[in-house]
Amino acid sequence: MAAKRSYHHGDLRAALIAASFDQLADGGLPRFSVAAVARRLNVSSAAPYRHFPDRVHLLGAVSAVAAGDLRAAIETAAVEAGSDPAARLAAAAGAYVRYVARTGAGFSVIYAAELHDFPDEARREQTRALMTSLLDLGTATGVPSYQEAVLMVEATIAVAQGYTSLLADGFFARKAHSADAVADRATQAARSLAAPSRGAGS
Amino acid sequence: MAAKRSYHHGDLRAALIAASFDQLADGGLPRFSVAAVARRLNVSSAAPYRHFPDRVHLLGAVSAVAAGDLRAAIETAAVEAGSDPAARLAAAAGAYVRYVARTGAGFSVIYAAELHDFPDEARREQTRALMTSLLDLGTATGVPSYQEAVLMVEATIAVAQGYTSLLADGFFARKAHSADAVADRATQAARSLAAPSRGAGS
DNA sequence: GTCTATATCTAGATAGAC
DNA sequence: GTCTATCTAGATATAGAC
Repeated sequence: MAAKRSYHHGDLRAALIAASFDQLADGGLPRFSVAAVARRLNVSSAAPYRHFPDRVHLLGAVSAVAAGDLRAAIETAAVEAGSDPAARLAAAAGAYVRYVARTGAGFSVIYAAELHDFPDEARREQTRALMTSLLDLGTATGVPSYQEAVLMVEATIAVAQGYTSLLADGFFARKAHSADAVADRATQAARSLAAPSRGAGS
Repeated sequence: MAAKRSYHHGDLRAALIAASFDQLADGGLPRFSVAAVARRLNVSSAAPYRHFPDRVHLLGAVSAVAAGDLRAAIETAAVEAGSDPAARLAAAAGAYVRYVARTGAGFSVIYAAELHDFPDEARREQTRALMTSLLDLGTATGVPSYQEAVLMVEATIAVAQGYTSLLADGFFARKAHSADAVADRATQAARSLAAPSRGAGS
């Protein structure tokens, strides 16, 4: 039956956050529970409450880490994409799909409605930095106004989130598409968003 | 206090499906439960089980209805969009956002992983017809191959699903965007996917 | 055809032992 | 710092009354 629970961890707080990512990657937000995370670590269901007062605070900590990691992944992808601003923004879409496929923690977790009434300054900082990175990529494309940059970033995020949702919901299951293949399609679709009637010049 | 439960319905089966849509629109799939649906109708929590053997069968029935309604909404939007094939496909994205914002039942419900092992022929029929409608819109755009039509339809669905997810997750909350405004953006973004600035399948 | 009542399960959260 | 034990609440599902 259940593995024995003689497990005393050195840094359970960090382990809980890491296990939360695994849990999210496995079953998504719907199946996320403090009890399930505790089970993953072979600790009692009460142990997490020594480190987080409740479920929302654990999710909030995960959200902050995810926002920071996602921002780093996007920055890296932009660097690898080269110098074309539109390609750099599109690469963010691909990085988003890869990150969420791997960790299960995308915008639906980072900006989860459950966390809206939850004023965690550290988390606010991370989410703000993430949005700033994205908006910087958007304004760099040379659209005529900030407003249009916002719209383009939103569209890029929407494409990435859309492919991510379809992947997570098993829409691509039959064809057995890998996360990387889907991420490449997201990048390509995002790239074509930037190139319609009004070009970026060059 | 709970309203009294003296309610005998004429067609509880249909009422359960309708109430399921309300429940999905309110709390999404995560908060969907047979008990919550029964509460909405002021019937006992046991009543639904006279009409559906279990939760999955209720969801399956909802899925079939949603697929049919969604297909009708997409067809109508295509007609209203006129004769340009790319505009007709893009209009499907807008119709999708509007339909899911209103009903809560999008692809994540229609193709919910919970239903994969659930062989309901009526539902299969509806979902197949929905995909056929979308693929017809895709092939009509005159892309050089069927494979590219599939990719373009997938991208269009992804855009629509992405805006839908962001809307449902409260991403647009602060700006208080209406569902119609978001649907218009989805339409516009989907429209730019079809722009031949860069070969979609190079 | 719908009700009441109930058995079982899982999750969130707390108290107190070690 | 983590455990066992326990309480509460809500969900699925079944049995049997009316």
